[in-house]
Amino acid sequence: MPELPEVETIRRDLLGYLDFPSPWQKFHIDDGDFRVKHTNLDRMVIREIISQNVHQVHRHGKKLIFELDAGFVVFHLGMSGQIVSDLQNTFYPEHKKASMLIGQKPLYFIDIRRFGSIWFFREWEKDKIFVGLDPMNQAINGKMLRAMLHSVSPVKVLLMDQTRLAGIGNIYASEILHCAGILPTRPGNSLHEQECEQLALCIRNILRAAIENFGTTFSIFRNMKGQEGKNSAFLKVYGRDGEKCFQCGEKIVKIELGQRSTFYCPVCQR
DNA sequence: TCTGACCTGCGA
DNA sequence: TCGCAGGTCAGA
Repeated sequence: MPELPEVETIRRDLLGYLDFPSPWQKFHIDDGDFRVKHTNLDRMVIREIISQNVHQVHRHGKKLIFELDAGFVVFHLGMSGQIVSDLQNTFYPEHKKASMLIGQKPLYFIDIRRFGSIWFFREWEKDKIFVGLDPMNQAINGKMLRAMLHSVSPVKVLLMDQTRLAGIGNIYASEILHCAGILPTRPGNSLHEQECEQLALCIRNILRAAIENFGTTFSIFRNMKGQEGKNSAFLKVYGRDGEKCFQCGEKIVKIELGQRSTFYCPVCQR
C-alpha cells in the first residue's frame, strides 16, 4: 500500500506529534506470528531500544526511520500498515501488531495483511537501511536516471526496483510514466536522454503533488489521525482503465506487467 | 529475471 | 465465492 508520499505523510504527522528528544518508554509486540518473519525485536533488542531517546523521524523510500541515541528503529508498512496515535483512528484495531510509548505519546502499529515489518539496526548497520536513491533527492537528473535505468527490463519495473530508486510503487510508477509520455513496457535502455530529463522532472512533480495531497487512499491508507489522503482525485491513469484520458480522450488501457496492474494512455505515451 | 508465496478485506 | 489489492522476498 503505502508508497513514498503516504509514508512521508505519516512522517510529517509524527514530527508534529512527538517531542524530540523523547525517551522510548514502552515497546510491546502484540502478535506472536508477526515476530517470527517481520521483526528482529526480541526481548533483548526491545530492552536496548527502551534505554534510548528518539531524536528524529526520517524517511528513506518507503521506510520510516526513528533515529535513536545509538541505532534506528525502521518501520516498513508493507501493503496495509498504519501508524496511529489512537486506536480509535483505525477501522482495524484487532490488527494491532505493536504498542509503543515515546515520551508521553502512545503510538500503535496496525498491519492488516501482515506484510509490514519493524527492524532495529545499530549504527554500524546503517547501510542496510539506506538502500537505493530516494527519488525526492534534488540531485537526480536525466543523465543519472539514464544510467540507473540502463537495462532491457520494462521501464516501469525498473522504476519500482527499490534497489535503484527507493519509494516508487505501483500507483505512482503508472502516474509518473503518463506524465513523462513514456510507455511502461519500453525497455529502460531505450530511453533517450531528453526522455530521462522529463522523467526526472515527473518523478519529483508527481511525488511532490501527492505529498501535498496527503497521499492516495483507495481503501485502507489513513494518516496518523485516521484521515484519508486526497490524491486519488488527481490520478490521471491508475485505476482508470476504460475511462477517457484527460489529455487526448483516448481510453486508458490496463495491462499486467511484472505481475502488477499497469495503466497507460496508448496515445499520450510512446 | 521471473514466479509464487505470504496475508486479510472488500467488492463484484 | 472468487479475484484483486498500494510490497517484498526466496527460489528456480
